[in-house]
Amino acid sequence: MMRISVRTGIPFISFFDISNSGSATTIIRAYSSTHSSTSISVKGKLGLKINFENVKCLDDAVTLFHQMVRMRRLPSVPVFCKLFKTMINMKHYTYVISLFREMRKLGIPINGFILSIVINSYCLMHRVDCAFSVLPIYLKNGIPFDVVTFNTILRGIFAENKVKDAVELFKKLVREKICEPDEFTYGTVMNGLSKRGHTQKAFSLLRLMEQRNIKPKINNYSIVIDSLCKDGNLDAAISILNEMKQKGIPPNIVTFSSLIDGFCKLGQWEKVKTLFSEMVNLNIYPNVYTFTMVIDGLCKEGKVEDADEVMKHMIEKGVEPNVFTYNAIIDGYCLRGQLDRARRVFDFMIDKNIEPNIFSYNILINGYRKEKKMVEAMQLFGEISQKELKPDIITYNTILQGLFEVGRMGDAKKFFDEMLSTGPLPNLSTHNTLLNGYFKHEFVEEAMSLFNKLERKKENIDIISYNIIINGLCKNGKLDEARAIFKKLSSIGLLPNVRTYNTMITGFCLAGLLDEANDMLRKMEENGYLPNNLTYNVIVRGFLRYNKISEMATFMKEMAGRGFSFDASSAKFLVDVIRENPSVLDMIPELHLINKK
DNA sequence: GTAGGGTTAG
Repeated sequence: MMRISVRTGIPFISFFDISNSGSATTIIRAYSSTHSSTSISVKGKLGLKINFENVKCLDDAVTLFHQMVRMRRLPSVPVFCKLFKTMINMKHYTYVISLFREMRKLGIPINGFILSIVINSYCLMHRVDCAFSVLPIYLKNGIPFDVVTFNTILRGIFAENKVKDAVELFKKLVREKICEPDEFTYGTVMNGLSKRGHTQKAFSLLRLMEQRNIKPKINNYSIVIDSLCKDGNLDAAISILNEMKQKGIPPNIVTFSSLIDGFCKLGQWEKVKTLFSEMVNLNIYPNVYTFTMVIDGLCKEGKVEDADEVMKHMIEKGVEPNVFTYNAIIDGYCLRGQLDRARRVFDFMIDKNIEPNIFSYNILINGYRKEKKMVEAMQLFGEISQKELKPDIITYNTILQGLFEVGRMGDAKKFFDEMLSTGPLPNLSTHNTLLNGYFKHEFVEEAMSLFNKLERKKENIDIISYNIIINGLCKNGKLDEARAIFKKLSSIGLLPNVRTYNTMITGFCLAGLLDEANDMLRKMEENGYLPNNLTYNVIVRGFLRYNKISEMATFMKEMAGRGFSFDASSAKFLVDVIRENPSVLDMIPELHLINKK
């Protein structure tokens, strides 16, 4: 084996046609000015074999590429494929595209494999449009389309959430006989559908495969099983498991893990145990996914000690916890408000050389937020960019919510501005957090000005935002404005929900407009929304607040007839009223029952 | 040498 030491920063830009390539060229040019040295080993065998294990970073990959293209005997296409694949693993998609263009310029031969890799790079960059533009290269070079090409493109379309487009392309492939879909094609479409809430459609595709005589494989079954489990439809999932067994398709660790996760999330621990023993009897052993699902399920139920036991057990069995496992435990402690313990696990994980990811930070930040420890939360926020991580929308929204909750209005505003200039685009949650925060602290002007801005843009606003606005206006003594907005809802095509009605009713009760509250209750029923316990309790408290005892008595009967009862807050209200005026007790015989409680 | 199923956060 010979070792060639190379320096990067080779002026490979000269290979490039700067005029036709956009950002990639610029990036490469900027990149090539950073000089660092590395070594790449090249194995001398029959011909040349290049060792990719030493390609540790983009620098190495680009250097190796330039070495390759300068070799007297040009490496074969598979070698270029392997290099590009390595780069994709490192997420350097743009560079794959750039180097591919360079290959073309140099007249290096290509084939369908490498074109698939290029298409995949575009798809992973969320540029399906560019992926399609690779297709003519097949035609020009007489390379036949491959089912892999389309499987990759389909995945890319789903990644951009274009469900309809993906399904349309899938149908087109069959209809126009462009290529014969295989079980992977079905799997890709089924997965895309199931991950976006279309479990039934994914299920139908499984049946369609059978009709078309494409034997579904374990994966195809697993996708549907997982989707059913995520919907909480464990009965259906189990029946598919049985179907698999019947057809002689043995479930594997993935199939079992999906089911175990489903039962964990429902807290059905007996079923989890049964599945575990069934698995092990089949010589299928739980892996880090399986254990993490169990650990997470336990943590979410507050059983962190049990989760800890499971973690010890998995380590004994030789299964190493990963960042997901630790995040589950950290979250478990955060949910119980034990931030010191959560923090210790976080530090322990780092000691174990497992790098925290953005989830780790978001979990911990949210833990501190709930404990109103925003100083700690902000400090963690600062740490994120020091690691090679970026705060995401959830990080920003969590911090923003926390700052509002502790009343740091100025900081919240500043933080939001920072988000606008350097962070991710605000989403619905962001806006709802802002609206909520402003109203809670009686910054009605700010809230309304944001609301007007959002309404003009017509996006990123939903019924939850309107509920916040209506509630905020009611609580800040602007009932008329709230009523106007409520009336406007239908004209902008938004349906009020039970909470909207409850919010309006609360507003009326607060202002003593009990008749209007009652009207709203009737209207709600007419529109097919069932009043809930809260609806009745709000009205009852309204009657009590304004001393309308006999009206309340009538209302109570209706309430009881529908199976609703006084909640803690109403009961306390009632007790206070009785204390002040004991004769109330005699006015309503039913009260004796409640009084005893 | 190309595509493909299961785990975490507001």
